[in-house]
Amino acid sequence: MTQKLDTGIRQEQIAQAALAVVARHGLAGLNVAAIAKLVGIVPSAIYRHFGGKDEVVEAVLGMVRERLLDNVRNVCAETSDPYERLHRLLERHLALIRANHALPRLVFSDEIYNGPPARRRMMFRTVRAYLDKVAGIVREGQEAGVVRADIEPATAAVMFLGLAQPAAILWHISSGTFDVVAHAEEAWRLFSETLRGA
Amino acid sequence: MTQKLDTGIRQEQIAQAALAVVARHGLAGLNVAAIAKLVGIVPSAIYRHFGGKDEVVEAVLGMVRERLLDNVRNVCAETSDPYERLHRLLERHLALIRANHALPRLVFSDEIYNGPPARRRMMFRTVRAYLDKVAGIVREGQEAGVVRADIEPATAAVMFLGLAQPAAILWHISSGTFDVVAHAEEAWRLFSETLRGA
DNA sequence: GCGTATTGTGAATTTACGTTCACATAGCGG
DNA sequence: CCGCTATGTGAACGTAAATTCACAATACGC
Repeated sequence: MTQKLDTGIRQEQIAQAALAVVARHGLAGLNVAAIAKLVGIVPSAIYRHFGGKDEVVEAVLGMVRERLLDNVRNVCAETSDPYERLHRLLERHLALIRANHALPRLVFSDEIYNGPPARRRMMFRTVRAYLDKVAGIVREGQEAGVVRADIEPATAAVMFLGLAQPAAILWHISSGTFDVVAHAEEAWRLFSETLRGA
Repeated sequence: MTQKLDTGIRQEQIAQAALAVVARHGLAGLNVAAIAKLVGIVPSAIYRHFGGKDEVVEAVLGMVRERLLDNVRNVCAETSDPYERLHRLLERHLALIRANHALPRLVFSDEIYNGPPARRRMMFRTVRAYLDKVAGIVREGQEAGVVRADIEPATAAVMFLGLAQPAAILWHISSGTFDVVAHAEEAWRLFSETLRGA
């Protein structure tokens, strides 16, 4: 029989396995059989550690949330220059997407919207938290006088997402053909020019 | 019994009904029962006109493709000023998304990636066709000397998508709370400034 | 009007999953 | 070493959804 492990450990393993499955097959392709196989246990064993598939999905969304916000925290800790912060954040966001193929699909996934309302609300809070932090970086830049003052920080934050989002789609849809990094660099150049003003 | 109609008519009705279902529940929530109910026939009748659900999905993707490209064609026919063209295209793109709630989710949908490879390729062709046309508008602007010459038209096209895409996500995820139009106007102002150059 | 191909119907079938359950077993406190 | 509780297992169950099929009814060519 498989080694018996503590529920805490198993929950961690299951959540990570689930994230891996989502990364390969999307949230729609997430099934307990696949998770169990990755963990090395039998499907029904999942229910010893989670109330059901929904709870596993919650855990996955929590992990994604943490990874996204970690990126923001890290770049903020590393430098105080707003441009350097945003530039690095963009790089890491794209790295996260590349490493975790389905991440952008997650935000859009039908399961988020068709599932329990609490799930959509949590996703909304996550995205808004991310946007708020980006907007905060922009606002600090304005207060320091290095970013144009006539730009709404919230708008800039959404536009910042817009640098990565469509590129991620294209990369996905083109099976990796589209050069995300090259586009991001060029787009960043233009976007940062805009923030700096004439 | 329900009135009998020609296969051509029924295919049209079914495709439109399917699009309506996708608009409300996403591609994952698309089921033949719902389509049949909207059309006013019984589920099994669908199979008189389509080989299966997959073919219906193909038809839906075809409709979406047409609507997207129609927008481009229309704005190009209406005016020749590149800024006016892009501005109107942005407006209509957002209108399309608002009218058809799930359109942005469609591009990202797991079913596109997990389904038959031909489906992803078709979606890729659609997006690239759209991008090519936008890039063409930008290039014309450069040739006319009204758009900065040191911008790659392809990059500008992807960035243009980035004006609408994240806003659409937010609108969706916030259940309509987020003000897409206001954001788009502000984002367009900044983006068009960037294209114009100093 | 008549017959035939086409289209609509309801029931049955199949498949894929999530979930439950009775039972087995491992690890831990005594 | 004993026994109890937590964990793992395989089989079974329920459900939802796609698809098939035998049969019925409609519309169209003659």
